Amino acid sequence: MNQTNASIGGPAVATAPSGTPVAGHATPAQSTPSFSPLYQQIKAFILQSLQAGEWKPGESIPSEMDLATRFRVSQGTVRKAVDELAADNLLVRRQGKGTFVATHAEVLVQYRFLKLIPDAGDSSSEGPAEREIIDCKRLRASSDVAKALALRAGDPVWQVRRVLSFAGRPTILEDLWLPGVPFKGLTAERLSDYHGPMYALFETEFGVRMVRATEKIRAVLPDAAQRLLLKVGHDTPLLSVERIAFTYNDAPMEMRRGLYLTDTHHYRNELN
Amino acid sequence: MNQTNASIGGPAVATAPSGTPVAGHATPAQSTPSFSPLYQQIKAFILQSLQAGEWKPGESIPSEMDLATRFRVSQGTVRKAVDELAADNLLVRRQGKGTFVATHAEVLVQYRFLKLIPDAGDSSSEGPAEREIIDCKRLRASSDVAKALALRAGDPVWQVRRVLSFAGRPTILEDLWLPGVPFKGLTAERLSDYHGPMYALFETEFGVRMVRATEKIRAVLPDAAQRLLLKVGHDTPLLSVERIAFTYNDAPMEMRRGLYLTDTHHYRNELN
DNA sequence: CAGTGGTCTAGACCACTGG
DNA sequence: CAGTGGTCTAGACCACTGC
Repeated sequence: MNQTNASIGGPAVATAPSGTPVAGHATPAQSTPSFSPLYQQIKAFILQSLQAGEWKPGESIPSEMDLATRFRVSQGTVRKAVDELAADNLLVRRQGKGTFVATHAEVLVQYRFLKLIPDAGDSSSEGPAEREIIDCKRLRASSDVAKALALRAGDPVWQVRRVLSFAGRPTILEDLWLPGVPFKGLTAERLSDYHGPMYALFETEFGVRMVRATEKIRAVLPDAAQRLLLKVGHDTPLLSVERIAFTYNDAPMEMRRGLYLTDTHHYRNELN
Repeated sequence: MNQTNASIGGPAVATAPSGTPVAGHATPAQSTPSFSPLYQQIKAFILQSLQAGEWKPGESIPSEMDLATRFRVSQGTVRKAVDELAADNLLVRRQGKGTFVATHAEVLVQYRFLKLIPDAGDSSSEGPAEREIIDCKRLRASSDVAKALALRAGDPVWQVRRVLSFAGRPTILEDLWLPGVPFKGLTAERLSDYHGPMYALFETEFGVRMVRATEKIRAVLPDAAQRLLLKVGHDTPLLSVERIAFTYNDAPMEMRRGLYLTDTHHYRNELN
């Protein structure tokens, strides 16, 4: 069977999960516009399942053969779909074991989004940061925050402020805003008590997995409150890192503003 | 023919270009340690040809079928090799036309390594930057520069200083160091006269293609000389962006230190 | 029209994991 | 050992480009 832009699902596809794109199979007259390759449709289906939480972070997804028979497609086609999702860091392949939903809870990919590393030595040499939650309160979204989180101004949001220290030295001051609804029940205690990356907590406690993020970086001088928390003078320049993190459907789920002290650390970036 | 870790090249491969990895073919006794998949070997070969300048930036490389027959391998195997190189931005595929060596001279990928963009409007709205070469001189590498460029201290290097302005406003001050040998014949005039990205000039004039780079970012305050060139006060924090750019074989070919004014622009980064 | 990359198949064997 | 992902093949047809 070759392709002439068929669709997965189609007739007699009892085992295919719900929500599968359907259309004629086996060389349907190509009159209909805007077809997409089978592997793209499979990719979309997997994405949808991830979004719906059918396969949770850390769990394995069905095997390639399994998916191939479900979609009445060859293994290679499923493979290409999974390959691309793995390249996007949404899935992780493990030979001999299976394909797993990526998670921030794994040691190897922890702090994947934190690019501040010590000037000398590898980033693991200094060990994990000491964390202190300064504040965690519920308030109404300002227009800035609302815009960033795709909410309406006045919608409930959480605001968290915390300081990260390395070797007892305050180095990062972060303010972050989270939409109220998905993060219902957030408290300073839950944040303090959890040991591990904050994004891992979001996954396990609130079912929110951060998939990608964008950052806007500037150089700034600290105001009085910031100087106090970071214990620096008024002429210490800081890196301002404004991040918006997105979950599966490209829905913004966090806005974060970090101030980084860069006298002993630097923000590392790889250009490709 | 299936694989049991054969090698490309092998017997009777007259058309295969020079330097092809060679070993037994068709299921060689797998006693030898450390085999690599065929597609990896092909990838390595292509990489080597790029490095050697056999296919220049902008030119097309042989077709998949061509490479497949050369290496006595199926099209799919070549495909996987090319796919990965395209994912690394070393090659660009164009359906119906061929596969091309990536170049900084293309409009679409120009300024791929410049992440400073205006706060409002898209990055193309402000048009290209006005460039002024402040200085271009030959000197001996300091230990810092030597280390970054994998040279010995005292080896000849070029040092270039320039200012980029947007809408008449000085915004970027860059110092960059280039190894003396590959960039023999560099002058301030050649830099000034060229219209287009500097990395495009490096490709066409010196045969050096920058493939990837790493950046270390800090917040700093300018010294007197820097304040003058950027026309800012002593309390204006700046982004310090220290870049090392690499050519094909991961050989460092440029060290650059940029100072970015971030009151109307910001450094944009995508986290995946 | 021929030539290119893009999608897809069916089947093979390899390498790795775990029971 | 069975099950998983990883590599490879030979051949098919599609979509796009340019002559």
